[in-house]
Amino acid sequence: MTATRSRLAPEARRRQIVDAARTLYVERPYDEVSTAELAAAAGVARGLINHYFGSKRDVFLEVMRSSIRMPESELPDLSDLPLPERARRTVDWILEAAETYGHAWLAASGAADLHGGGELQAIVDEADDHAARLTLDALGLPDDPHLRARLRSLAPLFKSVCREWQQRGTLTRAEAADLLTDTVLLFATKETTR
Amino acid sequence: MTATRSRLAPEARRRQIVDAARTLYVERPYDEVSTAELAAAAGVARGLINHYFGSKRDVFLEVMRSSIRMPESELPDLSDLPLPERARRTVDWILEAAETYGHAWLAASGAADLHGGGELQAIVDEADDHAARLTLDALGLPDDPHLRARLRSLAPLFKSVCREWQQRGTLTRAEAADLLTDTVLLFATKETTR
DNA sequence: TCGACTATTGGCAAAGTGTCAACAGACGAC
DNA sequence: GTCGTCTGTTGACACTTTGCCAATAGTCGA
Repeated sequence: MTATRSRLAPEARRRQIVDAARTLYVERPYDEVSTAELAAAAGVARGLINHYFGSKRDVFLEVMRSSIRMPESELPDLSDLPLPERARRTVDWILEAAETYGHAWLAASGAADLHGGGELQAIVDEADDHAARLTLDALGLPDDPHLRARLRSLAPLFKSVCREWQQRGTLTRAEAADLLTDTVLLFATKETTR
Repeated sequence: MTATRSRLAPEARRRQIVDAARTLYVERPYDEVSTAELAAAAGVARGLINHYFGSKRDVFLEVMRSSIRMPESELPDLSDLPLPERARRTVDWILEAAETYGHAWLAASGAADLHGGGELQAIVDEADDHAARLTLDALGLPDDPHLRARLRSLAPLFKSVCREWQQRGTLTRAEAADLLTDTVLLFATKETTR
């Protein structure tokens, strides 16, 4: 019954394995999913998993890496709007993205450090930093390290608010947008007492 | 060289194992630490680990559970201060706690869902909810589900801001306090447009 | 059609996990 | 002081899983 062995381009095969792994990891924890299952789900031999990813954890990290990134879709040019309006639209754009791609994003978002041994933390941090850069750009603000640190710390807030809104229904979307918009403005503009 | 087998009260033994495990998990990821190592670090036989915790993951979850909770130390009575001042002092109290017990708290905080299969997520959520309740109490605000949902979503923000401040040094403590105080006030009081 | 390249497989050896019957401190009864 | 019971603790066993590697077989160009 062995379906004739198929030969794919390495990249395609990698994607195929990662995709199969993702669907398994959403409903079962890391150490309950064996490489045998991973291989079966992807329809390949077990050995191939190690061939492509090295170790089992590397598969997991790759799944995270690919799930965690915000979609790169373009935000329309906001450069001639006043800052508060730019903030509002930026937040709205993020919420929109969360609504569409949200599940994987939220599912992956919280998972960090202890597991994955700092590597996972690094992946999450990179994604948050990336999001901060995008946001600063959308707001038309300069990308200096200090401002970016501020905005970076907002990424986990976005995720937790989206979780309250989408998964628990304890906040409405409008309310989430209001709160986040004000917070973005606060973090982006507040002068600190020296 | 077998140190004569010692016999401890189950609770003491559990604590001993959890403590030993914690020190291992801070610098090595979950699946790189074997139960043999756990046992060796705690100075017990491998079988005892399963006897007390059932499975390897249960040890890990117990480590998280015990690391993640905010300290229960008392916040002085703030009931006759104006709300903004109460917020300022509450935030300050949390930052103080973060400074003291912070490392374990921050290390454990981010770790969530995919690993641990929802159980870990539930543990983190419980801790965040608990923190939200404490905060509402300190602010002297009513503990209704909606307000609590708002404050609960702030917990990850506190953690990420503390990380920027303590681990990266990108924010000063005063700045962190300022931003968080304003955000708490915002989330605690803002009326949403209906 | 042939040959080289390499994606893919299956099986092996080492390591890890959970279980269990047997062992041995601790404590009360006498 | 000695015996007997209770139960915390151990070491070994059976099973699963992981990473590795030599052999296999698609695929493409000559």
